[in-house]
Amino acid sequence: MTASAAQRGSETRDRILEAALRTLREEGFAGTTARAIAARGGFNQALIFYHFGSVPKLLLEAFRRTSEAQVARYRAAAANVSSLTDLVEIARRLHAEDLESGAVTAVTQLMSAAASDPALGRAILERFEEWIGLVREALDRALSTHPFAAAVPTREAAYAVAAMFLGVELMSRLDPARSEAEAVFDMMANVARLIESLGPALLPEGVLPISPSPEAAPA
Amino acid sequence: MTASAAQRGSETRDRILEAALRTLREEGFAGTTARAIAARGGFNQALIFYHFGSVPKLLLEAFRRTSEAQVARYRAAAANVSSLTDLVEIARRLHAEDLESGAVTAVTQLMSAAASDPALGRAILERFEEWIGLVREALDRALSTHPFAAAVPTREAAYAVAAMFLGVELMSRLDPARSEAEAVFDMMANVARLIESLGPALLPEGVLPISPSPEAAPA
DNA sequence: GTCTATACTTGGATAGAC
DNA sequence: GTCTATCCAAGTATAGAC
Repeated sequence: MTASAAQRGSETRDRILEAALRTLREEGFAGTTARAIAARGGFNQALIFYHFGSVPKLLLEAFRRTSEAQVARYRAAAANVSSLTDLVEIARRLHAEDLESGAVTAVTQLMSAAASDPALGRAILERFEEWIGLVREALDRALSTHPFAAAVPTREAAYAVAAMFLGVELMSRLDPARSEAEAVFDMMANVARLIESLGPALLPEGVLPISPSPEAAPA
Repeated sequence: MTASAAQRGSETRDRILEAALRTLREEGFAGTTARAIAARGGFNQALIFYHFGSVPKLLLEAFRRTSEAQVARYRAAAANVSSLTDLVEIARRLHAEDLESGAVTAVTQLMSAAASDPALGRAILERFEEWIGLVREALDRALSTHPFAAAVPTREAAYAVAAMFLGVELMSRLDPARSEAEAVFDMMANVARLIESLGPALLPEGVLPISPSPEAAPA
């Protein structure tokens, strides 16, 4: 009895979390009210306060859940990266999936919500850190034998790549046609092949390192 | 009399627009209500509806104004770009200014607001298009004599650069310490110098073009 | 063109029955 | 654990005096 009651409560919590995310995607942060969430999930509005205390707390919890799921997806995808070309193709696929699932919309709304909820802002930043870490590992693997690796600090490069990915997601979300992103990934695939091809051509010539990067220089 | 009355009305409009942006930065989109705006600007709440009809319409108009100002700033800065290194340094400066002025916060909130206001979404997309156009012109100038220019379509490259800039702005805004962006721009400065140095080294060797880019290939 | 006052709506949150 | 009912605060928007 206690067990089944607890189970029921847990299922309700899940329904509330899911309805909160759906509302966030469909109505935006400003429209994500307790009443709107309850209407979408088909449960009573008061349950939100019973289970989560307040709407901001519910959103924080909902973010933590999807965040974990998304990072797990990214992590599994990043494990298959062994070249820059791989990285581009996987980014292309994740971008398409994120747009399709509405994850990009949710991130947009949550970044906005963070303005009035510092805890949420910290949580989002933590997720970005995880993204950057994944990209960094992938870059380390993809560039391990490449002369560029000596000139470019992977931490900052990974930050830049993650920022670009985020930027492309946000910009393409605003475009109803969504026509640009594919061409951009095609271009990046070309750049990746270019850099990969350049590697062996550069080292024998002694072209690199051009000038020591401050970050890469040992003390 | 008519002239001075019109002038007074115009000044009030300006005050309302300014107060709306300040509220957006300080309270976020969800907190940007007619009452909050009026309180910040020290005028009556009803004036918003008299002058702009509704709060969303006010925000759209406010966006159009600052958008023009910001693009003018970007345009003036981009005119000075004649190399990739220039582009990085100017991006660094604009990024710092945008963070300082709160423009990044405003963009974040407006992207969120676009979820419930398609006209706003279109307006933001138009601004991004202007950003991309500026970057593209700068890239064309910076790479005019560089072998990469043949392999990388500037439209897509400009899109990627603008996306990265937006992503860095949004990510660094969430970080209270704001410690990362400088290192990222340092890294990009190194990459810019690397690419610039590579140019002359590549052409004589016949290393480029490695493989024709579909976009760059003539029909 | 600007003000006060107010009608009306929606939202957060709680009390108490079941 | 879930429901109905309700309080109260805050929001949009308008009417009408000045």
